[in-house]
Parts: sequence; C-alpha cells; structure tokens
Amino acid sequence: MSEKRGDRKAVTVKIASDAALADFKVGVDNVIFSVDIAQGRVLVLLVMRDDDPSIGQWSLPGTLVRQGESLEDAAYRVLAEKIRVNNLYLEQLYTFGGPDRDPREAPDSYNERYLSVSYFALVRYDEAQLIAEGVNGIAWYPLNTVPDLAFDHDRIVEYGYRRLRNKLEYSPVAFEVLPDRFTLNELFQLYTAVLGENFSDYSNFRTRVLKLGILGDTGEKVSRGAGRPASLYQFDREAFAPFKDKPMVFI
Amino acid sequence: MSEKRGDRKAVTVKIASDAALADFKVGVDNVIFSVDIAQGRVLVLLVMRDDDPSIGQWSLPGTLVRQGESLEDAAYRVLAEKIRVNNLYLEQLYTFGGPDRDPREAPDSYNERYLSVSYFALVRYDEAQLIAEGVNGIAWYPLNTVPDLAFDHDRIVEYGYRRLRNKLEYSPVAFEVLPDRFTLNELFQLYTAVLGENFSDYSNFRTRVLKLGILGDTGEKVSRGAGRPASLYQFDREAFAPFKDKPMVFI
DNA sequence: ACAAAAGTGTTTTTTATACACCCATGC
DNA sequence: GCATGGGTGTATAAAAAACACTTTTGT
Repeated sequence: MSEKRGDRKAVTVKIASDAALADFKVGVDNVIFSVDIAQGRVLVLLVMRDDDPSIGQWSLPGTLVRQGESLEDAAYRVLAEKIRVNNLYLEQLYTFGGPDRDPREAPDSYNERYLSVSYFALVRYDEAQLIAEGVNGIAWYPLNTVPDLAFDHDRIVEYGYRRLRNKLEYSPVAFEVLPDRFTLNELFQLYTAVLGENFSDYSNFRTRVLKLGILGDTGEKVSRGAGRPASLYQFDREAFAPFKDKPMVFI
Repeated sequence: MSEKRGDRKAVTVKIASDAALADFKVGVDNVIFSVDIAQGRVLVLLVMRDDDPSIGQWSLPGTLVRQGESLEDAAYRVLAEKIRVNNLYLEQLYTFGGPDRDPREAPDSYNERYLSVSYFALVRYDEAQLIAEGVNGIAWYPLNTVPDLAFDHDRIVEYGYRRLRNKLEYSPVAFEVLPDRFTLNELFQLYTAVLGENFSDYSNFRTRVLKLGILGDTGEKVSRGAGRPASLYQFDREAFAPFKDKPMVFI
C-alpha cells in the first residue's frame, strides 16, 4: 500500500517514474432508470453486448470517452444513441476502477487499464423511445428480473438503485420523470413503485406533499377510468427555488 | 453530441477507431478533513506543489495511479505519504474529468487527458502527525481561510465539505474522528464546528443522541477544567450494527 | 460561595401515523 | 345505486424545539 519510491524524484528520473504509471481508457456506463407507473415497476435499460469482451451478454449502455469529450458528454452520447427522450435527469454515480475489473486488462494485451465512470439517469417511461439496433439488442428490464450482467455492472445497478431511492426522498427528481401535469395519485404511485408498498399512507402523502407548497393546482381535472376525476398538478420551480441546494425531505 | 461512427465497427477498423479515443492518466486527489474541537474549526490538509504544473501553489494531496494499483490504494498511499494516523474514514467523492481541467493537457503535449478521482477522508486532528517534506510544504487550513488552489481543487474542497456535513447528519462518521472515549460535549462541539452554531440546543442534542442507544456510558468521569466532570462515552458498534446500511438520521 | 460546566426535566409546537368519512364520476 | 378512485378531516402518538432548573466540580 505504500512503496516510498518518490513522486518527488520524478523530475530527474522522469522516464523511469512514468513507466510505473498506469495508462487508462475511460469508459462511461449509464444506469438508466424509468418507472412504469401503471404497472408499478422500476425499469433499467440494458443492452446486449455485440462486441469484443462478454459478447452476447446483457450490460449497461456504455462507451469509451473520446478525445476532447467530457465525461458527461460521453454519458449523454450513449444515452442519445440508445433512447430518444425530451426530458431526463442525469448525474454522476460512482467510479469503478480497480485493476482486473475488465477482461480487456488481461496481461497479454497492451497493459492498459479500463476505468468506468458510471452515470445515473432517470427518464420518462412513456415518452422514451428505444432505438432498436439489430433485432432486439436493447430492452427495459424490471429491476427484480435483471439478469447477470457483464463486467461489474450488477454492482453498478445496485448502487444506482440506492441512489434512486435517496434522490426520491431528498430531491424533486420525481418531477423529471412525470409529465408536466400529473395527478397526485400518479406521484404517489411513482413513490410507491420505487420505495415499496408501505412507505406511506396515500392521504398522509397528499397532505405532506401539498404542504411543501411546490405543487400548483392547474384547476384542470382528468378522469382515469372510473371514480372521481383527479386534479392535475404542476411542479412549481419558482416555489422550489429557495430550497435548492438546501437539505430537504420529500415524503 | 452524437457522431454515429460506430463503436460496433471497432473490431474491423480497430486502429482508426481507437485513434478517436482519449488516453488518460488517472489521478487521485484527497480532501482530508479533520476537526479541531477545542477551537471549533474544520481543517483541510493542503500541500504545496513542488512539481511541474502550478508549482508553488497550494493543492490537495494527490498522486497518479500506478500500474496494478486500485484507485482506493492510491488514495491510501497519498494519505500515508503525508500524514500518520491510526484511524481514518475514507470514501470516494467524485470524478472530475472534463478536458482542459489540467494544464498538462495542453495540445502541444502528448495529448493525454488527466482525470481526477477525488476521495474524501476524515482523520483525528489530535492524533494526526503531518509528515513534513521540505520546510513547510504541508499544512492544515481552516476551511474559511483556504487559499486559491491549483487545478479545480477549490471545487473539490467545496464538494467535499458538503459531503462532510451530510455524512455527519446521516452516519456515525463522527466516531471515527473522536477518541475512543469522549464526552457528549466533545461530540456536540464536533457537530457544531461542522454544522454551524445553531444546529441544535445542547440539551436536546444529548437527549436525541442518547435515545439512539448507540453510545455506552463507560462510567468513567473526566474533568475538563472547572465545572462538573463529564461522563466518558463509547461508540457501541454492536448496537449500531442493525442500523448499518439503513437510512438513519443523526441529530 | 460562586462560577463553570454537566446533566435532567417540563412545556409547547410541530410532524407523523392511522383511520374514518365525504365527494364525484362511470357503469 | 353502487363500485371506484379522489379528496378532507380528526384523533392519537411521537418527535423537535425552547428553556428552566438541578448537580457537581474548581477556585
């Protein structure tokens, strides 16, 4: 954990010292979630690998970072290659970079390391159009049916799901996934799908979320099948602004 | 954001395709915090750069990742080169990787990108022994007096501080920074130093933290100057175990 | 005795939880 | 008219916040 060979002597023995440094290719892997409110399911976007290592296995959509491209740009690029959306939420998740996490690092190859910066994304299920590649190289998988994934992508999905739950509780991400106008019940269903059945009582949920004062009643009503029509609400970004960056608890 | 030149054709046109990929050196930068309870100050460890870019400027202790070394190992290595501690808390913070964040990426050089994976660490102020390099190339800086730092290290410190506050509120990191046995007042001072004066009343803090049931009274008392002697408490890892991984609110 | 720090208790306000109940619509 | 989902209200319990008060030490 600590050979003391000096970084400080690096100036004089530059070549020798540089030889000890690892060379990296940097990949970006996206954990793209969506929530099928109607069915109460959380979905992850998976793609079938059709390339060199782990070919034919499901994996997260990813790519290698190109020259002049930022990490985030790369993340947006993969996303745009796989899926068409109008709105999305995207943020960095975690960086997995141990040696030996990628089979391409095999000693016989160029001795290059592969590091994966993962990104977390949330899109609208109903507006997301998958861009089919071959026949069926891409699909939404319900979280509980995700198959064994290539590389260490299982870990990444797990990590992403934890982030999703936290984000729901402490930030207004939910509104990135809902249509502009939505009923309180849809909001509730979304929370329930992600957080589990018993996270809260519907009527208490209503009270709390309305008391936050960040939802505006549009006055319009909509009928979802039988029963009394529901009011359509809108997320009020202005009203939310003061809470921005401050710790906040939703639900 | 999406040239369609294929990752998929990479097998056949490997050389041409690889040419578009960026080559990276990966750096690890540590935001090392400690809290001087007596003075109620949060401190960051800074080192004076004595090497190539931004020489003579303060920066976070960092290093480039070596062959066969994991990111975390690299983080531990820098830490061990700068400071001697018995206990510490360390976790990954964020990965900064836009092009042009490092002057070494200047177009005239090898066209190699530098990416920084930052780590967040917390150590005990009183037990931390700085390993002096030259005369004074290393120092604790109170958070509010941190000078302009090299690269994008200012951002990293800011980001790290946010993490520190969150960690204090939602996890028992505090006990990694306190001695094995500590008074409730020391715990309170620690929280106050990080979270600000008005985060809570001392007596309410006591009640809450004791009700958690994760602190054991050792029975021993200690006198800090005048006034009634205080009980020494111990963090009870067993009692805390069930809360592990579950969302939890401290104070 | 009195200042200083530790520790306890009490009161008030706010928030969470569990339900009971009324409302508006489709069939 | 009755099942279905939407929406309001109330009663109880728990947690947070404010602050008064007691206890034990050093000087």
